[in-house]
Parts: sequence; structure tokens; C-alpha cells
Amino acid sequence: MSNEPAGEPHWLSDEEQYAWQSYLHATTLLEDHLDRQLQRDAGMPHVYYGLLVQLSRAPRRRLRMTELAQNAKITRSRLSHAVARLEKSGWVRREDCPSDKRGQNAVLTDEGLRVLEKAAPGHVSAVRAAIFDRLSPEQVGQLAAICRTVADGLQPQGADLPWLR
Amino acid sequence: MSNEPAGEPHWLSDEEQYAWQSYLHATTLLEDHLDRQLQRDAGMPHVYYGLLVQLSRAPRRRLRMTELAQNAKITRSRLSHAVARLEKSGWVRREDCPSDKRGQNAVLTDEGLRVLEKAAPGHVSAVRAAIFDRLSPEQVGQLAAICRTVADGLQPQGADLPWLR
DNA sequence: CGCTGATTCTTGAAGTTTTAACCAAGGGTG
DNA sequence: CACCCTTGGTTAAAACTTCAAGAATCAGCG
Repeated sequence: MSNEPAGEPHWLSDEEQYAWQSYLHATTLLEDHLDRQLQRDAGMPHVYYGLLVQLSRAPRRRLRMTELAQNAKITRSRLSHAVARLEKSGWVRREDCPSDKRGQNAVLTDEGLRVLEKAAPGHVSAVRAAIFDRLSPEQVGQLAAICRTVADGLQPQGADLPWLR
Repeated sequence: MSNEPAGEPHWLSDEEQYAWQSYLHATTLLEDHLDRQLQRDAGMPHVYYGLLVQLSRAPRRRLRMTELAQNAKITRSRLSHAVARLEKSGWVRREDCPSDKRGQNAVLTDEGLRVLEKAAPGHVSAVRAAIFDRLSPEQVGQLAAICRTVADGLQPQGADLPWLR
């Protein structure tokens, strides 16, 4: 847990500090870049686009709210607001879950699918231009391994929230 | 995958898709984790903490607004709001720039420095626990190189905005 | 059944970020 | 100086996120 007595904080080494700074810059710039790209070309922020992608890959283009939130790594609350907005735009529709009366399914509408298919090529281009065109195949593998490791260390088993935190 | 609107969308390969997904998960979870950690322990989001760090490293603990925004990779507008909030909290003070009457300096206050020094150990611990304790030294080097490359590809030379986009 | 606690999802309010103007001061140029 | 364009920074409004609370259903159990 958090043992930080008044002793020695154990700072980052120069290499670590450099890596951390680079990481922060890269992720900030990239997220910003993709957010603008999608806002301009598809009229929605990156996270919302990610939700449509998840839905498009799901069995009948629908997913339980909680499952969608887990896949996208966001809170249920955030998802609720997001789906409300996407519903207002007509890309997504809510649907009562037959098996559990508490549940809701988020369903990707036909129009949502069209918007997604229209935006996807440009988005992939942007991602490719920012990352995969600039990295060697070995680096892509390295990146995947590093991210897997970091993500695994932050997953569910947290404490008092169902799956996040 | 599926159709191709005009020409060839050139989708991501399986390896690339996997890396991209892993990247999104890791960065989302990490940013979320650090935001909560700092909100809890220091009463501010991660970006604001980064601003205090920048200021603490600057010559007389002060920086021109634009320079600070560049260092932190955020827009001037966002910085304006952030500094307004930090000013309200007493961690930062504004100061007219003597050499350029349009300019403003953001100055880290003594209280701001205390808050920063108090929060730093816990934050470093969190970063270390999430990343550097889990990666090999080689991976740290790989991460830095990858992030450098990506960041360099997204830097200034954009078009209609001074330095961002 | 009636109770209790957990799970699902939503909501309102407060805080943060984006977007698009906007103003004031610099820096030429003629 | 008059003009015009750029730069530094702010602001209002809209969009988005977080936080805490709440309503409804489910599931176990006596």
C-alpha cells in the first residue's frame, strides 16, 4: 500500500524521469490530436468513438451498460452521460434488458454504424500516421508488452468500487 | 475487416490493433489512477499538479503563461482556467510581466511549494508502483524511445494554431 | 413471504475542458 | 504617425467528467 514514511521518498532516476516526461508529452499530445481529429471529422470525442467501436464489434451490436463501461475502462456514470448524448445524436439507442429488469442495453443504430464506417478510415490514418508509421515492428511489439504489463497492474481487483479504482 | 469507402483504408494489422488496444487501456487506466491519487492526496487533478512541477523547476519559480502552456502541452485557454483555479487555492499567483505589458507570469507561491513537496513522495510512489516497478530497465529505455518518436511527430509545426494542433 | 444487502443504472451539481470570440499590446511598414 | 497583422492572454458558453446520492431490481435467507 502507501508506505511513505518521512524517510527517503525514493525519487525517479534520471532515465526514469526522462521516460516519464516523454510518456506524458506523447500521451497528452496524442490524445489531444485524436480528440480534435474525431471532433472535426465525426463530431464526437475519442472516448465516444471508442464506445461506438465496442458496440460495432459486439454480437448484435448491443452491450449491457456495465459491460460496455468495463470494455472502455470508464465509470458507469460517465457512460450514462455519454450514451445520453449519443442517443440524442441518434448513433445509439437504449433498450431494456429482457433477462434483468434493472439492465439496459446500448444498441448501435444503423445511422451510428454509418457514421462509424465513415469516420473509421480517417481515424485509422491518424493513428497510423502518429504511431505505426513511425515505429519499427519491434517497437510495436515492445509497446504492446509494456502497455499490457502496466494495464494488468491497474485492473479490477481494487477495493470498494465494483471494478474500477 | 469490412468495406472500403474510397480507395484503400489500410486497416491496422492484428499486431498493431492489439498494441493499440493495449495502449488505450493502459493510458486510460493510468491517467484515471493518477488523477484519483492526486485528487485524494493533494486536492487537484494530475494536469494541475504538472503545472506546479513545471513552475517549481523554473528559474525564479515563475514562467510566462505561454511558455508554461507549451511545457505542459496544453492550450492557453485551458491554462488560463487552471491558473485561475490554482490562484483561488493559493498555490499560484499571477504577476505582470515587466518586459511585455501583455504578458503574465505564473508564480508558484510558498504555500504552493509546500503542497507540492507534501504531495510529491506519494505521487512518485504511485508512478513507480504503476510503471517502473513493473518494467525492466530495457523496457524503460524502449518506452522513452517510443514516446520520444511519437511526441516528435505531433509537435509544433501544425498549421493555424501557434504551436498546438 | 419479508428482510437485508448487493447490483444496475441514472441523476444533479460542481468542477474541468473546449471552442470561438475578443481585447490589448507589440512590431513592422509606409 | 496611421495602418495592419501578429502575439499574449482572457472570457463566456457549451460540452464533458466526476462525485455523491438515489431509485429500482435482484438474490439469498430465515
